[in-house]
Amino acid sequence: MSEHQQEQDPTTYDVTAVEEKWRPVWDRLQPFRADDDSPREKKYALTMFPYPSGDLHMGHAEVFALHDVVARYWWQRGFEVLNPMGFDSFGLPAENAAIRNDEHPATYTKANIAKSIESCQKYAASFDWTRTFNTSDPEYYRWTQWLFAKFYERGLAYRKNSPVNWCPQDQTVLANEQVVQGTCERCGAEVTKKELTQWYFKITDYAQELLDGLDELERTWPDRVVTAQRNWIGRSEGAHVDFAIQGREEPVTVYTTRPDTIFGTTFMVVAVDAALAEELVTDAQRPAFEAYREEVRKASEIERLATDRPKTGVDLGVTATNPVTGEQIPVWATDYVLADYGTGAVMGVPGGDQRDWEFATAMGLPIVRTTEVPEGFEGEAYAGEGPAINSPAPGVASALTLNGLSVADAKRAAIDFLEEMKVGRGAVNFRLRDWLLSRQRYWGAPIPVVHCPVDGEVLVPEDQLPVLLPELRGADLKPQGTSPLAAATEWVNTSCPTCGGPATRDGDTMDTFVDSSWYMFRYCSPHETDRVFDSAKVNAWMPTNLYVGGVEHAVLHLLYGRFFTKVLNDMGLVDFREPWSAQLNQGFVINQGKKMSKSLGNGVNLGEQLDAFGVDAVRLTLVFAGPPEDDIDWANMSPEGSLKFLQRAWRLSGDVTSEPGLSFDTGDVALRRVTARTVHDAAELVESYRFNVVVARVMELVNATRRAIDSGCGPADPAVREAVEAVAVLLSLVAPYVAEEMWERLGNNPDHDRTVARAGWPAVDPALLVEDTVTCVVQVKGKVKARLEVAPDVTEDALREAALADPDVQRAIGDATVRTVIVRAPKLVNVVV
RNA sequence: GCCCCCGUGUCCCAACCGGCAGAGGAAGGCGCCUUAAAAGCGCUGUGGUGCGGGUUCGAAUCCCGCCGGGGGCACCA
Repeated sequence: MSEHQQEQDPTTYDVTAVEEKWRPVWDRLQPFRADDDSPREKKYALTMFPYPSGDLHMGHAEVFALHDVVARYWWQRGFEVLNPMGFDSFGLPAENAAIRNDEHPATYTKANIAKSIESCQKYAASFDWTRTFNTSDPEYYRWTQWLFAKFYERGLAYRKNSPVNWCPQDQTVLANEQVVQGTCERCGAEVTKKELTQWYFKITDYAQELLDGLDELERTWPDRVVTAQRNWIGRSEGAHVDFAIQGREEPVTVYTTRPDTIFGTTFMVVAVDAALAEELVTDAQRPAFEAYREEVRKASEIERLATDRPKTGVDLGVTATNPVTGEQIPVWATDYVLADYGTGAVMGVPGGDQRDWEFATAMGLPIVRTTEVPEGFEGEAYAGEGPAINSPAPGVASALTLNGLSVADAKRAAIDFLEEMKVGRGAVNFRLRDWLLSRQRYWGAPIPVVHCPVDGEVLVPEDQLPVLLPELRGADLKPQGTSPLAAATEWVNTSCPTCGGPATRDGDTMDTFVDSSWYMFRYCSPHETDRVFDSAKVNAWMPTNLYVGGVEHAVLHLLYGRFFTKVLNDMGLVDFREPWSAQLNQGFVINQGKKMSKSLGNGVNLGEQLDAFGVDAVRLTLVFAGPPEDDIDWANMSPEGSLKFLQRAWRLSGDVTSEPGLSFDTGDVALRRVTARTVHDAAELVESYRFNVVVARVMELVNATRRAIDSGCGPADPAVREAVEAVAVLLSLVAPYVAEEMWERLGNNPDHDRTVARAGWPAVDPALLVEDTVTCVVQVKGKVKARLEVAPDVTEDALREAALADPDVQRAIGDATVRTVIVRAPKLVNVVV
């Protein structure tokens, strides 16, 4: 068959030929380049930039397809759309590959980025490639370093020594957010604790604001992200209470959420790994304490987290004074108290806290209930509602009495009393910890600090940025527990920017989450060479109108990016405090009910799917599969079916016999109504992210048009052209190639100088949305007995009358008495007998 | 253990504020077209919406209690 004949085949189009035909056209037209100076209203459609770990996979295909629906929709609606794409290209996989292959991580990174860009373009994602960048590019990471310096100057970056999460596999420390169930988020190895001096960002300064901001985001962000962030920030309210310690000047302050239970405090417990425990222990108890601490340190994080293991501890040999009773209580060290939460010390109230109950039971300490337990209560500690008792206990003298008060009232009274006596005060605590940002690995942005024996920590001056990575490759990069940078002697040894004397560079690199905390700003002015970004442009484009990405970043990237934005606002660089106004999380593409994995052998190769069904059919399948947030089981999907539908839609464009540009006014009204309704509803559906329903509606329109052509108004009717043009524009959101092909076949783009993607949203005549009759359902006792065609503005009385007059309704009522008639004009009447 | 989301036909999924349970697709069945098959075109849906209660004229939708699935937090005082 000649090529000419193939083009003339009336039933199917050649998927590959169509893809090859339009790509160069789009390359030439560049229809998705965002113009900063456009007079149109701006929309910023952002999707999480990928780590270039290889070629694109099904997961990328899904996000990009969903995201593209909105970006392309906004273009069609006449907005100027910023839809950028770049690469989060620092990180471990490149480094590990470089060690394996004895090369530089940049080699692997560059190759993967080139491959990914090529695939994105074939996939026809509407990204503006003039704005792309990679975070591992010195032109980018110099500004990552600059931001670090600014944070440092504001007191938001600091170094401290403390026990940190350590991944023995990756040989680096991890942020709290990167430890999942005691294991490394990246490699799954069991995380251990290590005492190290590390860099932190003071995200806790913003804890309250990060929490408050969620109230607003709740309306436009997915619930699960908002709740995950709320839980992670973990605000709690309670009190700080000072306990005097025998033979010690300073009291020990504890944090409690239940100051009302203070009369039940029968001991105090201090975190065994806190400095406080070390300070408090008596000489007599020191050997026992040190032995216990040694034992605790050997335990893994997973063991430590197990809530069902028995409570252990050691008596520190000192006593504390209960500030409300004057009673002497023992002070113990234990591993069930966390050193880095609250004050690292807790008042032990076994009657009201299950952990304290278990500890008291194990150690033979007394238990006093301070809340009356309900009838029939069979548990141990009781933390519920009830009147206070034993507060104080009979025979105990105290200036404070809480007996009989509810939990809330007792809390308030206890705090008032503590404040008055100056032995405590109301307090708020957050679960959120500061963000540990140093990493002992190579492929990241070096921390721009020099350590000088004279001047201490000195920032590398702005004009000396970027601090470039030394050229290391292969075995030089092997993780050894200290950064490979520290071993690059020539690089490490430098002079102090302040005094000029010999000094050393900080050998750690930054967490790659630092890179991705500000990339959305950079897209607004990606080519700036003398500043981090152009604030005016950032303020013009941001906050982003949409952010599409995976829910796995709920407490990582999505929290860090919010933090950065608040700091940038405080610095006066941006005029908003939240970076992403709306957010959409897509589900996973799974196969046969399970996550795709090499070990299961259930992986679906994107390239093979694209070869077999074409870009459009794969995109359509992903968009049509279901709500975007739901997982897609590829085994249940039918890309064949998608392609069949696209062929069917395409066929319509060949059947249209009218000329382009004609007026639709005289067209078949029934079909015109379907078109108008579809176009109108599609807009609302896209805006509420119900893309699968949009596709279903387009399928209906295609079916209706098919019927109109074959057995209705015929192919020459203007309404048919109107419908098919609408199909092409609507399909351009999901299946850009076939939409373009249809548009051309309709005679609309003979010179290939304009793409259907920018054709504009079809105009809808509002008159066509108004129905002249509505079907009214008449129920008798809730069962449908008749249907009436009525005017949409029919009055209640007229409708009631018409319904009761209907013979079928009369028959259904029979000789029963009509008790009430519920009328919901114009759609429903319910006769109650 | 606490918190959040979900459960509709064989499968994937629709159904605005409570108002006709079924839009769309897949699979299956039947027919037309064809010498035949594929493609195409058309026709084809008894599941009382996981279970049990409740509210209501009316419940997939709201409330309560279960069951099942997914997610978040978890020795955070």
